[in-house]
Amino acid sequence: MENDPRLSLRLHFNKGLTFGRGKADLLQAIAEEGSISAAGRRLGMSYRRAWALVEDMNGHFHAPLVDSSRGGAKGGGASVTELGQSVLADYRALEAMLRDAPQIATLRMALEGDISEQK
Amino acid sequence: MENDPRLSLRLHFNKGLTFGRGKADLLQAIAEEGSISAAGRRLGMSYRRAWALVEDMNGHFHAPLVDSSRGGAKGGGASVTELGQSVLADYRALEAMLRDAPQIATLRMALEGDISEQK
DNA sequence: GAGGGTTATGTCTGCCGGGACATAACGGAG
DNA sequence: CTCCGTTATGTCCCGGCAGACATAACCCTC
Repeated sequence: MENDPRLSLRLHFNKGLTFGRGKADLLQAIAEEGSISAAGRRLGMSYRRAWALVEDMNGHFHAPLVDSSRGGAKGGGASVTELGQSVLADYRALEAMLRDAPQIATLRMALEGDISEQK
Repeated sequence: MENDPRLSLRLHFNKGLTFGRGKADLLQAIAEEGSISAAGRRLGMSYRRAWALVEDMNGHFHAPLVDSSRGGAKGGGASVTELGQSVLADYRALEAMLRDAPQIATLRMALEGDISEQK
């Protein structure tokens, strides 16, 4: 991803759902690839895991974030629903808001060995 | 803690450090109790774990967040350094900023069974 | 000096999350 | 009808993390 690897955000919600970079990137990759397995390959994770994450997301929201249908050769595949795109956009916005927050800069400066890499 | 249990924030930094509610609450409890073990008791975690978290924090920042000295009966104990208080304040500020973000409200509404509990 | 509360550290075990592997069911292309 | 790529699901196993237990060193109060 083109995102800053030095900082990532994970949200913990009430019902055991955690939403972080992993699910966000997966959602984005599915939207761009049109397939769960292709997205998984691109992100270097097994299809098993990618599907598990999708199932988790779909189960915790009141409507699925990812629609999917079986069959290969352009037959089946997966797509991100409106809700899914909305969730993804919200997460990215929060990520950006956080990244630009002054407190993050303060914390970074207090970290060990983080001074060197702001060339 | 008096904080909203339905949402929590975890920051992932570059060098394997993760800072979330656990460490933040611990830091705050140490500041208020003046002792690692007392803080651990209050939060319902073992001293072993509390100390491990402190060690992790102190190791990842360029200066310790918690000062400690041995001995009981008001002899030793632990206190949160200026840096520690600053880090804690920064985290609380980010938490608040996040909690009040409109995207969080949007996400909450999309979650399963989250509508009922806003009495 | 005895006792209690504290920091600091070692070790063991159980659990569970994730990775690896396997398989079924399906659908379009050719 | 065959083949390929996909969704969907089951099972096994291993590593790492968390909790439980144990101990040492320390320091103040009484």
